Amino acid sequence: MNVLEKIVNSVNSFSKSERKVADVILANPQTTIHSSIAALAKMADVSEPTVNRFCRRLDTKGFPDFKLHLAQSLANGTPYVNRHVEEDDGPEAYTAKIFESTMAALDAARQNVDIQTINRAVDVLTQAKKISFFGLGASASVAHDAQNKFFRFNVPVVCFDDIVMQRMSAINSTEGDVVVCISHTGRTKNLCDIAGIARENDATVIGVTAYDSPLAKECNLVLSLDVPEDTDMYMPMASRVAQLVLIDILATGFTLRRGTKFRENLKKVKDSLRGSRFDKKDFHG
Amino acid sequence: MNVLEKIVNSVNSFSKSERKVADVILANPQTTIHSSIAALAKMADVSEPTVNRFCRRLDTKGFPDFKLHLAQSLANGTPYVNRHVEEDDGPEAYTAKIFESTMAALDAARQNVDIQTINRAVDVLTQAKKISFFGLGASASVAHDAQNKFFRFNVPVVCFDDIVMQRMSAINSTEGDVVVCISHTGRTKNLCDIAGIARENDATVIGVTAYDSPLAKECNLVLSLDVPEDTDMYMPMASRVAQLVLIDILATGFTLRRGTKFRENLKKVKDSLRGSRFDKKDFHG
DNA sequence: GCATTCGTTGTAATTAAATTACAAAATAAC
DNA sequence: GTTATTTTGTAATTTAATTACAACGAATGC
Repeated sequence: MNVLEKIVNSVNSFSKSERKVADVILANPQTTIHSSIAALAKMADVSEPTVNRFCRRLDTKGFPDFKLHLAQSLANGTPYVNRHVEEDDGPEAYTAKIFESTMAALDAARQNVDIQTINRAVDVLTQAKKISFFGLGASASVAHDAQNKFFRFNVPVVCFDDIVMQRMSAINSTEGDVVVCISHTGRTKNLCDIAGIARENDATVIGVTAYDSPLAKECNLVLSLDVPEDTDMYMPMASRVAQLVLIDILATGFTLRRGTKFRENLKKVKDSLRGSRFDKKDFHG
Repeated sequence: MNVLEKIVNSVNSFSKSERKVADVILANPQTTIHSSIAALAKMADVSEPTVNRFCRRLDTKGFPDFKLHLAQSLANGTPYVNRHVEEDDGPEAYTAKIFESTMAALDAARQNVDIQTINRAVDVLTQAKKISFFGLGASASVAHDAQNKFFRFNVPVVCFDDIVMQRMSAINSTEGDVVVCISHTGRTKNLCDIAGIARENDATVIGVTAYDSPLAKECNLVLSLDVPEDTDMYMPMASRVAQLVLIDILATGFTLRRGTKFRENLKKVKDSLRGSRFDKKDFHG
């Protein structure tokens, strides 16, 4: 818990003078970190030792240490905490909350993701004869996105969101093929089947799914994200964003592994889109 | 720019002793903020005034002020800055960079997005007879994702990533229909056409696109995100994540507008998926 | 090659800041 | 109403940071 929150929470346990100090600090935290104990004492209209005692009460070593903690609290503008959307939130509130909880989820994912496995997944992908992305429901759009990325690399890529097509594709896979199965829960029966079929046919199966799930058991490599899904809205939100970022990471690893010359290729792909677009200079406001 | 970065950047302009100080600080920044100037001087094997001069060189008022700045730099673990992926980055480096630049992009989007317009978009969507999501290329998967979300609301939703289907759908639209066109650049010709056709047929057109783009001109409402796309990799990454979060926000606004009873409906949709999944308790590691 | 100068670093003195010890006031308990 | 306890402030002390100045070293000019 950061110091600012701590002050707010323990405001009741403060004495009269300590409360004066708390008020001044909460009102101008930015000023506080640049003030001396004397200046702050004057602002709060208390004595210097009172300020010092206030700092100690908050488990800091003294005033300078307190300022350090305060500076750290203030550093993260708004901390990215998983704030839940409430029934009576206005547009401003729910917009902020969704942005923040998504960022919090990404932060959590970043800390949980296993770099080793990412590296091995990139290995496998760069050596793949063919790459298939399979997802169902919300994960289908992640699979589509992955296809859109890897397609640019000029490797055979397919993507199916249809279980019949997925199944046929999985049956036809052979050694050297890579199948990426995407599922947040890892408990979608059909997708587990597909993963199993693909493995039986010697394809390498990468799961973008929860560690320790039925799907994970069917995979050669498991990329787990461990994002706490907010079930408030009854739809996958943050988890799917994290999956997309993971795809971005795999794609980036892929291009880096391929070296500079390959990157020039990518530029060509991007440039090829130019014909389908209005030129920047053709369009004037 | 934060102090840590500043130290790294100006390492060349340091004198021999100042460099010693810089090394010690960079090696143990966490220790530094809890040390006195004397302790740090001893660690770096220099005199106290040298440390003080070092602090001044970094545009701080002195040692205590420097510690404050350092504490703030350290507060957000690593701050979310748009760090670019380099040619020789290892898995650890590029993974961290992509997570962080995505978070930085979301942070930027959060600050730029216009709440008023979001609110009006939610208005329009809740009153729609039919909702269509159109996107091409990378934006197609965003459109799919939107469909997956809004489909749960039991409103007529369609999504096409095929320009012929999009065109036919746009021509058939009527008053009360809402067409959402998704494009990061807003310069995709085909999509501009679609938006124009939809408007001619009295549909309300919402653009999830760059403000002041050709597509924006064709729309009734423009939801602009202004995410600085990192062109390093020649593919859309952060921009598309921001678009998805925006869709999440619209979907959330939609459900909130519909009230509590509607939310119970959503739960039903989610529960309906249970049959297609392995039960949590059925599966034991 | 030596002297001068400028930049760098350290020592010692000074100043400023924070903390402690103690006393007075206020509050609560008996 | 007196006593105990908590709270607060004053003054002394200690600690930390800064300044002023001197010494050293490297670079430049003669």
